[in-house]
This record gives sequence, C-alpha cells and structure tokens, in this order.
Amino acid sequence: MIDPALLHKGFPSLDHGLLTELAHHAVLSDIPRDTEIMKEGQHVKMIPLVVSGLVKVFSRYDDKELLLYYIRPSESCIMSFIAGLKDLPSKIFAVTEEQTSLALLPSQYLEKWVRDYPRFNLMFYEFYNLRYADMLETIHHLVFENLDQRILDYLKKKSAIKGAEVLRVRHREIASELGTSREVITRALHKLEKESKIVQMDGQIKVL
Amino acid sequence: MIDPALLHKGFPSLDHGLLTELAHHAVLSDIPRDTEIMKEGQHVKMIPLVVSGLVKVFSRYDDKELLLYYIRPSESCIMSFIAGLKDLPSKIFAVTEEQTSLALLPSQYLEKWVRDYPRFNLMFYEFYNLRYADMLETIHHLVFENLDQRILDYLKKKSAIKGAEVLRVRHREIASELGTSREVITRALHKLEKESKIVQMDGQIKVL
DNA sequence: TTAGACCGGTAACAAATGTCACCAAGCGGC
DNA sequence: GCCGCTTGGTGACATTTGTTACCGGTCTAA
Repeated sequence: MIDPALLHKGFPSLDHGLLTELAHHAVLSDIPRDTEIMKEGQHVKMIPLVVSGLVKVFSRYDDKELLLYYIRPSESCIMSFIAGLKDLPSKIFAVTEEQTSLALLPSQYLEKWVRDYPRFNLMFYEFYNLRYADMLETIHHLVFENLDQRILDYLKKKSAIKGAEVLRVRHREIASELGTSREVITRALHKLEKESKIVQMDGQIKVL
Repeated sequence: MIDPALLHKGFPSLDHGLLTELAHHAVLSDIPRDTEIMKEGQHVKMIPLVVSGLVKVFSRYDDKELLLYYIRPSESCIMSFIAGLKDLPSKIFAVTEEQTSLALLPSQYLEKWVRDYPRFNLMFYEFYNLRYADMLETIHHLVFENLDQRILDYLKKKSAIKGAEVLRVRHREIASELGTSREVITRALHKLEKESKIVQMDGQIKVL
C-alpha cells in the first residue's frame, strides 16, 4: 500500500478509482544504482512503474550487449507487463542507471485492471508505443548510420535524458551500450573531436 | 459489414458480442500482391485485420530498406492501431507480399472497443507482443550476427512463413530486405553454397 | 612505497562489408 | 531476328569495423 498522491503525481491520467486500487496493492521499492532488476529468462511477479530515477534496458549475447532504451519516471516496463500477463520469461535485461524508486504492481491483478479500467489499458498502450518507437529508432541507427553518427546520436540522447550538457561516461560503457569494443570508441571519439562535433576533457564528453 | 463467421474463424478468442460489433463496422478489402497499403507519414483511418495473405512491414531511409516483420493471417498492424488511437503518422511502410484479404476496422470506434471489450485489449496486447519480439529479434540479428548468418536466418524464416521448402526470391530482393546491396548477397550466397548450407538452382534457393 | 586494477591512447593488422565497373545469359516485345 | 531489360557473376578496390598487442597515467589497497 502506497500513497495514492505519489502515484497521481507521476501518472496524472489515471482516474481516482484506478489510482486508489493501484496504490492499495502497490509496494514502493527504492533501489540503488547499477542494480540488475530484470534478467533474461526471469519470470515476473511484479510490474514496476518508475516513480523516480532511471532504468536502462538492454539485450545481451555472449559478452556483447546493446542498449535498447531507457525507462524514465512515469513510465513502465512492457516486458514485465507481457511477462506478467502471460507468465512468460523476459528476453531482456534491466539495470538501474541511477538511484531509482519503483511502484511495484503485483501481476495477479493485471487481468482485473485490464478488464475494469480503460485508462489502465490506454496507459500501457502508451508505454508500448514508446518502446516500439525506441526499438524502431535503434534499428534505424544500426542499419542506416555509421558508427560515428551512432555515437553522436547516443551522446545527444544521453545528454537529453540525463539533462546534462556534459557527460561523465567511460569509453568502455559507450562501447558496451553500442555493442562494440572500447578501442573502436576511442578512435571514433577522436575523429569526432577533430571534426569539432564533441569535446573531451578529463573523462568528460560534451556534444557541440 | 462483413460476415461474423469469417472473423470468428481468424480470431476465435473474440467473444460473440465483440465479434458482431466488429463485423458490423468492418469492411472487407481484397488487395493484390505488391501493393503498398501503408506508407511513412500517413495518417490512418482504418485498422486492418489480416484475414488471409501476407503483409510485409519495413523501414526505409533514402533508397535503403530493411524488413522489420511480417503480418500474418489472424494478426493486425499495431502501427495502424497506434496511429488510429492517437491520430499519429505512421513511421513504417507496409506492402502486401501476396494477394491479401483485410478486414478494415474504422478507427473512430477504437476507443469504444478498448473501453467495452477486455478481449479486444488482450488481442492487441498479443499483437504488440508479437511485434516487440520481432523487433528484438531483428535487432539481435543486426548486432550479434554476421551477414552470412543473417541471410541464413532470413531464408529459414521466409521458408517457414511461406510454407515452402524452396524459395523463389531474387538476390536483389534479399539485399533490399536486409538493407544491403545485391553484389554482397550474391557473394554471400555463393559462400553459403560452398559451405553446403543452401542450394541454388535456376533462380530458386533451398535451405539445407 | 609498491602491486594491481582501471582507464585511455595508439599502431598494425585482419576481416567484413560496401562500391564500382563490367560481362554474359535469359527473356519478352516488336 | 534484334533490342532493351533484368538477373546474376565477378574482380578489384575502398571503407568501415573488429582485433591484438602494446603503452603510460592514475588511483587505491595493502
């Protein structure tokens, strides 16, 4: 049971009845940064609504990873929703990128909410749309852009999401999130710097 | 107005009330093969349910394309659903790959159906899941596989979807759907043939 | 202080993919 | 037949990306 007002703040489209219903069954969970909250193959009992913080969702194969998208405050994880609704295993990984606060909804009530609350459905359709758009964008980058451009887009997006002009991010992390290797990133970043598209200074990167 | 029995056949999970409601407003449309039924930027007034045939969905940039997924009988296009629900423009293209029969649902009733028929929601969640899985798979192929393996997977999938062991497909078409060029495909197919993974004979390809 | 860990830098090379130029075979229309 | 078109085949080359093997700097724990 959590405070309905807290939910209302992040999810203002939900009407009163649904809000109290959700708040009644939800559990609030504070999670430190860099914590894995979902891994591949895992079955899900709780659907998380992100109240504050930031969650990174990615795919992994062998040792290689690829960033798929971020889940921001007032959003949720549709993989959990799917998995909860049909008791399927997850195909992706999720890690908190910052200290994050989640409202956890027990998946046993999902069917009821889907049945009784149209707004609940509209909300999750909205979340699906976000992810569909994200995945499509990711595919676009992969197919139609070279690595330099991908890195640039990645940095711009990261700046926007973090609300920071200057990024403190390791070459190794960029490499991992773009599914390539550290040396390649170092090389490309230097090229971008020569082309005056970014500036690097003591471990920080700024997109121009 | 179309025959509810026709809809029931392809979408047996829908209950009687919903079925008659949908059938009442739906329009049946037969479309020849290789017809573009949705293009980027287009606003959508009708949500298609595929009754028979096959629809190919892809992304395009400049002259380059990439196959995203197929929409098969008893499925629908979630991009239309999104676009219909929120009057947003499409970000993808869709083309009939075979002679195709569609049941078109006017998007003006979407909100009502979402509100009144839980099964309607469950059905579209199911469609979303299909697409999410498809896109994730596409990303996997792009990031974690080389071109040879991608081609092989592409051919296998195409065989499965068409229900044909032997494929009659142009090198140029494969190239287009994988977002690369014809020469590259020709070269790779020969390599696969040398490795005894496929056979090519007078314009046909068989996966072994 | 030293050992180990991480970070970024870099050269040289390997492999994968994209591009260009051209050719030959088949096929349908006239 | 001949023309124009599409299809596939192929070599040579450019470009992009991945890999390997180093280096030196910085930081921290012992």
